[in-house]
Amino acid sequence: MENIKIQKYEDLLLKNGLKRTGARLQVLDVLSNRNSATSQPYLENIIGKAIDRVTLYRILKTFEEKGIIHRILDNQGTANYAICSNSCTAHNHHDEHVHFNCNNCLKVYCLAETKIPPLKMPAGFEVYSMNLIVSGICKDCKQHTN
Amino acid sequence: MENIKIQKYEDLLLKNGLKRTGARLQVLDVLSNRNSATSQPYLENIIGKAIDRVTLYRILKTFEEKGIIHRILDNQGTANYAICSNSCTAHNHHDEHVHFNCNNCLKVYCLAETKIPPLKMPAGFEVYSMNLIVSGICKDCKQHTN
DNA sequence: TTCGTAACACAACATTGTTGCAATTAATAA
DNA sequence: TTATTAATTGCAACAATGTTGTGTTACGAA
Ligand SMILES: [Mn+2]
Ligand SMILES: [Mn+2]
Ligand SMILES: [Zn+2]
Ligand SMILES: [Zn+2]
Repeated sequence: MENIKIQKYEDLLLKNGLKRTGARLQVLDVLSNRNSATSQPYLENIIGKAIDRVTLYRILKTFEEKGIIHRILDNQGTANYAICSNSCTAHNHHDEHVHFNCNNCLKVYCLAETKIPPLKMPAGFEVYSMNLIVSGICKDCKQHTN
Repeated sequence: MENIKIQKYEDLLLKNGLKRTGARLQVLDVLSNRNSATSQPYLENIIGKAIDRVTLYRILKTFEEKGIIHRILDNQGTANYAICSNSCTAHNHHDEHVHFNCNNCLKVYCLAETKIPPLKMPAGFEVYSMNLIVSGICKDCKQHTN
């Protein structure tokens, strides 16, 4: 882990009133260095030897509550996690972007620029939030299968 | 179970090349008589004494593959099942309607009339299907908490 | 009626996530 | 620096959901 990055992670933890621990830094580092969301099984695979499974779950829950990361359930119901935009706070997530779930590599991508279009709902339903998951084949998989 | 309904279920099974069994009729009956999607835990609760748990899972999987029912994962990752529109077939589901997940009663509603609006995706992603889940408070819960 | 296959039940297992509690450690004050 | 304390962690035990394998049962066609 590079010093510049560690500094960034420490700031993030400090800002949210969380203690600086090795486990938390590791989780932030893994999530930060990937170009797609990270699944819970993947996380457990790569840092599950160093960090207790339960601790990992608790870190993820804490981060989500603080608005540091957001959770995306893919089409198999697997939990995937991605760093939030820095405008997210404990009680206000701003991640209402579309997510893409590749049927081939199973990765989940945050399409940060693609917002969920407005919708007219039937009467009587009060809308709080929306989750749109698009399925198909991702850029990478399309190239590799050509 | 009324005879008229049983007849309908039998036709559905026959049409899809599935044997008429008590377990399958029961599942179809439960799913048909509810105004919202039915969760796996609920199904297991009410028919889990009569039907083996594994059998229930296999029936649900078969029905989904045949296009008899579709599965909706709610915000907790719980599987919910609803009867398909009768235009659905084994290889072509036509259930691209919006689903509503109530934060209070946790029910999942099929909003059959509400279609997912078109979306312009970033280049490189090939879209096969879309899933939009709207969260909030449902009609019933709003009334009962007034 | 017989026969082959589809459907079933039961046991065993895997994965994902939770809870309680004791031990450790990071942040702060003395 | 050392002491204090609340937050964090690790471990054990458990619950829920879903899968796989295998032997048995029962439909439906011949
Ligand atoms: Mn995202
Ligand atoms: Mn539906
Ligand atoms: Zn892919
Ligand atoms: Zn409700």
